[in-house]
Amino acid sequence: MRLVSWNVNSLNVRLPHVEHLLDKLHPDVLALQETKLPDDRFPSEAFEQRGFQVSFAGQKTYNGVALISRYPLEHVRADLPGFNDAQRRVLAATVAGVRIINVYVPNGQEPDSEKFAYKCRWLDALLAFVADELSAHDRLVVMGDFNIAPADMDVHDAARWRDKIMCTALEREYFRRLLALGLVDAVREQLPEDRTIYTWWDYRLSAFRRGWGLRIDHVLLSESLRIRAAGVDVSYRAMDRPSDHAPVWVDVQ
Amino acid sequence: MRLVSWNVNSLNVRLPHVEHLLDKLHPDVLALQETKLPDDRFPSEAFEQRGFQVSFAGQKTYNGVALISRYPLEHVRADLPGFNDAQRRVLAATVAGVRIINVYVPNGQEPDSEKFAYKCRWLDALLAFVADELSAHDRLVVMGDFNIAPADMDVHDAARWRDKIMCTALEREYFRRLLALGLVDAVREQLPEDRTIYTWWDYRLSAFRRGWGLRIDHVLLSESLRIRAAGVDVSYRAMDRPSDHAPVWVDVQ
DNA sequence: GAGTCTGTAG
DNA sequence: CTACAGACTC
Repeated sequence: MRLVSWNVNSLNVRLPHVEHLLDKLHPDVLALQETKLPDDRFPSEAFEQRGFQVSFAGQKTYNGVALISRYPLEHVRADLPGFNDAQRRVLAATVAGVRIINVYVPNGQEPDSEKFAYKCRWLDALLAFVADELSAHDRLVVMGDFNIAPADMDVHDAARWRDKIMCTALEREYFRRLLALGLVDAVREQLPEDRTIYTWWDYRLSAFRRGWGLRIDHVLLSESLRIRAAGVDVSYRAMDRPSDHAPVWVDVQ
Repeated sequence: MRLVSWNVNSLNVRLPHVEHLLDKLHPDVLALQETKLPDDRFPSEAFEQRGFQVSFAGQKTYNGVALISRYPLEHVRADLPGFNDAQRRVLAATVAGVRIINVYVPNGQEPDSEKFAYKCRWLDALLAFVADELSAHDRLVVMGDFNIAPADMDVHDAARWRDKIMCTALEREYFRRLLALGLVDAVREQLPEDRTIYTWWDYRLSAFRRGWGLRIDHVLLSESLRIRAAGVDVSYRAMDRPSDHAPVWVDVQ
């Protein structure tokens, strides 16, 4: 089973890129973040024509998540329990016996800001939700845009990013607590320890051309799922009108 | 000598179309309207690379006129005498002994509006300017977007447009007074009397596809200039991302 | 309907 | 730098 996660930064603009990905990577489950589309504008037909099922939780200009799946999407939920919020940032569904949780973690803007506090509260609620889901689902995946670079290894220039958003000790602590629930960071697990790999490059300052990336998109697997291969398809960041994120893929058994 | 006038509705967006026109129509003088560019963003190099001289009077979001010429642009002026106005709507220059006046006449919004009154005042000032220039220049051209359809013949549906902006008796009277100074409407002169031809089609309601056009862009020639041929190149209205106007061309001797 | 600006977000 | 909304103009 191939899992792919991609922050598309507007599905409206990126639909051709996503269709290209379906043809190239043949995902069984594709988790999208930042669709930026209200539900009545979601391009379901594009996916259904290709034999996929779709589920989405969208809003107008911001956020928005979707699941595209070759198999039925069951027990769908689009919120974090006990976290009252209009922002569409989570979408969970069961696919072929695997519980999939698609997340678009808040960016946080900068440490000390109200948005950073919101990010922390959101992650608290996510931790509780994932812990709860793990108690019910042996086979479980949390994937998406976490807006957290788990270690200095995941940042092109750790000194420059120290204590910056996505790299603070507090955010990394949240990421560790997530793994401590019994999850494995598939890409990090699969690649050699000294191999740097990034999933996001700022649009500004020609960050991609200069190799200024961060690894902030992740696929986390419960221990009963075996990883066969994993990677990041950087070619999508090099295309015309690209998203600022590249898709992450994992083959599981 | 080939003269071309085109309202490009943003030179920023339409530069590729304009370059295409230079290669296809080989104008000696190209008058552009609605460049919508401040002078520090005018793409002079694109024209100079091809051996043209440029002169422009631009502003930020609205209006803006330019002259692109194979021959030197002399005695340039970018205002109407006695008409104090920040809007960049006129650019006059002498090219190879021919006085060229490039105009972007105000649209006027709707009759009775303050903008219509402005259009009339602007046309008063234009009449005085052209009369004055004619006394000094035997060979003279006034070309541009006049925002006036001179006769019912120049409107796809005269009944529907009666007393609408661009078709009011008052605006047509201004146009007649301009001709009465000693100018000839080159395209009307050159084409058979019963031949309809348009230069502008609204972006809305698929006006171009339906043939709902108006002839509001004109090239007016003093009587000492002989017309050899004239026309409207409608193909530019059918291109991708078109301007809502098509270019008008006239060959003079 | 297409364009540009300002403002917001990442 | 890219994307969107909302206001403006034509």
